[in-house]
Amino acid sequence: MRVIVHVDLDCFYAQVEQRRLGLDGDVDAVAVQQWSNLIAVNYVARRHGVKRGMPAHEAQKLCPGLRCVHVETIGEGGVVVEDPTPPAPGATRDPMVKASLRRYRGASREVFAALAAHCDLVERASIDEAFLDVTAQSAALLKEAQAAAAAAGRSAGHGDGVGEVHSNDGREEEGTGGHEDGAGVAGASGDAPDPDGEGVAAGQQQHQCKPKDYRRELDFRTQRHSQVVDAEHDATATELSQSQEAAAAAAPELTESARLLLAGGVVVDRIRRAVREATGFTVSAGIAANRVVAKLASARNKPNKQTIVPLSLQSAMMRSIPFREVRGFGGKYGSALEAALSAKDGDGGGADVVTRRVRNGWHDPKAADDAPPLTCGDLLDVFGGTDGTKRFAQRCSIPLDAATAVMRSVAGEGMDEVKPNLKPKSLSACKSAYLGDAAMVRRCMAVLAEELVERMAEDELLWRRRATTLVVHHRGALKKDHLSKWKAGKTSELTRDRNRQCRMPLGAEATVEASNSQGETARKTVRVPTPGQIVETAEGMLRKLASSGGLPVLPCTRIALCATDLQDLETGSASLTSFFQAQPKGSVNSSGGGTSLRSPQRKRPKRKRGTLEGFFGGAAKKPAPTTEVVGEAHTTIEDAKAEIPRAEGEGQGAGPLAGSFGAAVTEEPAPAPASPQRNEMWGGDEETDIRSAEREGDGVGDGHGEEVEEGQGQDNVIAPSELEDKDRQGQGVYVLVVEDEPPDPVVDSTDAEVEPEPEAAGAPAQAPAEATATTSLDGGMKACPRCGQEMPAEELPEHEDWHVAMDLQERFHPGSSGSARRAPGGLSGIQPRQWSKQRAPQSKIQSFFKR
DNA sequence: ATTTTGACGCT
DNA sequence: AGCGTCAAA
Repeated sequence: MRVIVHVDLDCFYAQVEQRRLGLDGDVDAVAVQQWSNLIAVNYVARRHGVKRGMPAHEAQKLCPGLRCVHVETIGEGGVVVEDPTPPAPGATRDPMVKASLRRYRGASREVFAALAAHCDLVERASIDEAFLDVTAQSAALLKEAQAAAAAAGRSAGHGDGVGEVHSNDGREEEGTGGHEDGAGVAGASGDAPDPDGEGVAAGQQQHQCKPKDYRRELDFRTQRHSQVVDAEHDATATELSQSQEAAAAAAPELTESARLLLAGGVVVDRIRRAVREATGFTVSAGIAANRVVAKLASARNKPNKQTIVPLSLQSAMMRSIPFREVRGFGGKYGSALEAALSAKDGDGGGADVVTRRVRNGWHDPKAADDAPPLTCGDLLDVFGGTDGTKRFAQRCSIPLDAATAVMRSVAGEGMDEVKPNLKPKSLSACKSAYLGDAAMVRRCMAVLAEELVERMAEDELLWRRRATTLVVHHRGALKKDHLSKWKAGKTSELTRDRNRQCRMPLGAEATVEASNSQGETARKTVRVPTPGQIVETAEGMLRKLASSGGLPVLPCTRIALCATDLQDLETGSASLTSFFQAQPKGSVNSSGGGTSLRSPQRKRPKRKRGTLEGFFGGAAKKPAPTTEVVGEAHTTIEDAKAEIPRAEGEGQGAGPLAGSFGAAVTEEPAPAPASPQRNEMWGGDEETDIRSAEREGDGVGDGHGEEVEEGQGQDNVIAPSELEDKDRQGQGVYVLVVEDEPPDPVVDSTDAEVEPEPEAAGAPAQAPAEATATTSLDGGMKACPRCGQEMPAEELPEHEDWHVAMDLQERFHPGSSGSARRAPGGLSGIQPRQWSKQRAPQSKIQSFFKR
């Protein structure tokens, strides 16, 4: 059996704001607001009835003391507002200002760093959720505790220890008094076809709830099926932990699995403390034998509590859970299943389902509103077994294997492993707003692109990987004359989400320098597209959308830019190779575009000092000559692209064809293209289309930064923006320098990796620095020059990257990660992994700062 | 006027 | 490749 943990930050965004603003989550009512609505609510506010999704002004009425904190915003020109004044209710929002969750992503990284420091098997499930596999630690702890118990000559004897364990939580008294300690007894409760899961105690089959009380009743019962540990950092908790450990070791009536889970509870309690110590955030957790149960358990007792579900109680707990609460069944699929199953006229079990629900407290099956939730137990009772599963499949018209999977899930038997991963798999920036014309779309996309580029740079610094695909999402909008032009039933077509993807423009090198308050400087090179390149490429995708599907692109209500297919920039060459192979041919040529990834050949940039815009906004005024290596690579790609058959379709060569295709697909009202040549009109309506750069046959490409002439005199052509002006300068190296940075020639020791500066382009330059780092694979521990931290030598480069990334983050967003609070040196509060000397070699993926 | 994210499965 | 669904703050 494994010990699986689901970790869940309590009202995460609210906690982040509490920490930032010095609010007390136990006293102050706090909510996080995005435009007019609340997206996170702390527990004090919840007690006043404030709920997620609620309009802020309503919440204020419920809870006059409520502190609503608006999320950060980003506007045109990359203007970040850290504490925006929330818009007045009913006010029109600026379509060029987007909400940004950057602050929470940063906090999330802190949390995951802390988790990873204490557990090798951490899987990121969302910005604030993780699955952990703590089997090994739990087993070790158990063994230790048992050895200690044996040494102490303590003969087991008493089961009281277990009782102590859950006597902690006052609400538990009822649940703990009875049989629950008898984890061993649970077989009985598990087997009983008893929806209550009351188990052994006198046949409680007929345990009846009063109408409307079922929900509470379920909660109550669920608590009885688990053990709750309060993680307040007080003596009680410590005692608790010890008694739990002792109980795990000593209680003879516990099965081995129960002991192991109890030990897991101790491990998790420690991890939660560590997270709180490192970040200040409280965490809830569920501990069970598999992910499904752990996830349900973590939600059982919040905030700041952990819930253990012993194997012996697992089945009973699952039975009591409304099946819509099981992951995957909360949406349409779940409700469809529930509806199919509950139709009482049906055969094959429907009547039984209704019967079950009546027993659950449904007094009037006609009053659908009053229906108690269908529990997993109901499903198991009616559709359990091979036979039942077949009926289930038939009744719901789903394949048998799907039905089998459902039944497994509701039985709490999901055995999926925890797959270690700390990194997001894609980066996206989106904005919902009514965008009526092409100029608006363009400006909005520029804002999105700025953010995306910043995050791509950050991602490369943190994880050494690079996005190779750009996806543009689009949601249409209704316009008045559309209502007349489109059939009523078809209007939803107009608001459909659609998307197109293409290769991410390769972009230019950007050298990032950062220094901390001690005057230490570090430098890294990343390669990200410019915002302008992204915008151009994205516009190509919108044209592609316009020319297929027969739907207008304008107006629209939502645009998203998404960077996906993040490829590792691996030194090992396997993934590096594949990265280049994934590039259009020509980029792996002698120009050195390839090797420059790792060991950039560049001269000292002539740089424009200082500004943030200098880094993220675009190129330096004057590209240094050597940067043309990059420029070459870029050009090469363009050339190569020209040779490639138009796999991407409508973009270029397929234009005319696509145009006619679009026209053919277009339903009745779509106007035929005005001219045989490519006529990708965004709006489908003449007055709103965009035709920039269409005149030449190649104007409609998929972007990739081609230097398209602007302002062709078309009425709706967008004037070049500043952004473009900068981009136009192309492939410069841009540098962020801090004020007191030493003069150019200074070479830092921390800088070794990018510093060697081999002048020869295309030199095999297999990163000398890297080599030195990796040659010492067996060289044991090394100390970081920045912080003195000891670690395996091969981890050093990665660790230094981390410093750079943190410096950068601090530079751009001072105090964003709470550094002031915990890291007086000025570095971010995110701490690198703590290395212990005896640490066993770890697989790469498990190491947090390893990509 | 629920927005902004992210993952994954189906075809 | 593109679409749809699910989920979380």
